[in-house]
Amino acid sequence: MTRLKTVFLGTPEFSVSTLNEIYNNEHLDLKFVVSNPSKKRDRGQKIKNPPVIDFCIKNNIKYFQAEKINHSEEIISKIKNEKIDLIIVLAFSQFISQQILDLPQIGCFNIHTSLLPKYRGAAPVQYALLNNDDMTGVSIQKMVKKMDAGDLCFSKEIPIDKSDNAQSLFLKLQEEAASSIKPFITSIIDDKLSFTPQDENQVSFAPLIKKEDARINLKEENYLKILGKVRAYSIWPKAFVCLNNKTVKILKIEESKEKIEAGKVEIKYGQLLFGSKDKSFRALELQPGGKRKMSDIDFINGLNEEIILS
RNA sequence: CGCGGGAUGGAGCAGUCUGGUAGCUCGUCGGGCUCAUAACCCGAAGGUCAGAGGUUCGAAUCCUCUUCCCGCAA
Repeated sequence: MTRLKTVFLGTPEFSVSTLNEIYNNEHLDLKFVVSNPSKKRDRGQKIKNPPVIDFCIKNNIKYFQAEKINHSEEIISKIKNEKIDLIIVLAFSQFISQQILDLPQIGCFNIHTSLLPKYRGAAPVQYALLNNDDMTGVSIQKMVKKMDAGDLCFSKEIPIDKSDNAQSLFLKLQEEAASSIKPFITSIIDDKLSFTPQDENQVSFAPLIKKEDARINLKEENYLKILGKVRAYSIWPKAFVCLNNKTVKILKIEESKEKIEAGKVEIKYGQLLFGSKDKSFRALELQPGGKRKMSDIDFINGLNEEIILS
């Protein structure tokens, strides 16, 4: 049996489980991996490898790193010369040129963590939470030049729990993305791969998130919108308000029956309560700048000045 | 050497500038009151003040070094 010569493109922790599935799949011959360059990251500005690269080093897999794969003659000729059958892309964050898309015999496939055509773009997971959706999913599409617009080959619905935030949902989707590999590859091997065009009328977009998106505007936003922000931005940038001229991240909230005026903050019954445009809510978990995350009870215990929203 | 904040009983903080009996708000434990409580009253336990060295009659506090945690930026 000949195995499909495969290349994987991906960078962050999120794509490692899927890479692992590909690496271990009996029908695939993983030729090499491409990832973004190692960059100075975090405190101390130390150069760190992308998690995918660490995986490759550990498992002795050949890899390349490129700022722009489209401009890398080395990688392109590698794909040509090795007669790559299949390219699989997950969380690679680079556009891929038509030239490359045309190279593999079977094609380039992207795993996207939404139910396409919903949420095309960079931040599908966050947008599902932002809109308080109760369903999301994993889609595999045959890549075309237009971003996330290819025909669908695989799609699986995954329920979003009320208690999910970005951390937990990313974890779920990370597993689901990885476990989609096996049925997907099997359908290729069995020559049963189907292609369903996306319904262009249902298209929506999930553009890149900016830090300022995470600011909570108590006067103008209603509870659901704020809840969406708290859940969606819980990894980065984290929903925040300004108290006593310091930013305070809000990590977990819960609706409160207390009546608080919109745009106001109050301490009542030992709880930190905020008034939004419609309902009021309690901040269950928060993190003042420079501090660890803590409960509102701890936050209030340490206060030694009046609390003012700014 | 990217910039900055921090380490003080179980938790969150004050005290450090201007060295001199370890404090606040909670929690815990015991007791009391109450139909009840996120309530109140009385009492108790619990800290080598991150670590090492130095200055001093005396260091949480001043000087030097180390470790760890966090925010920003990327």
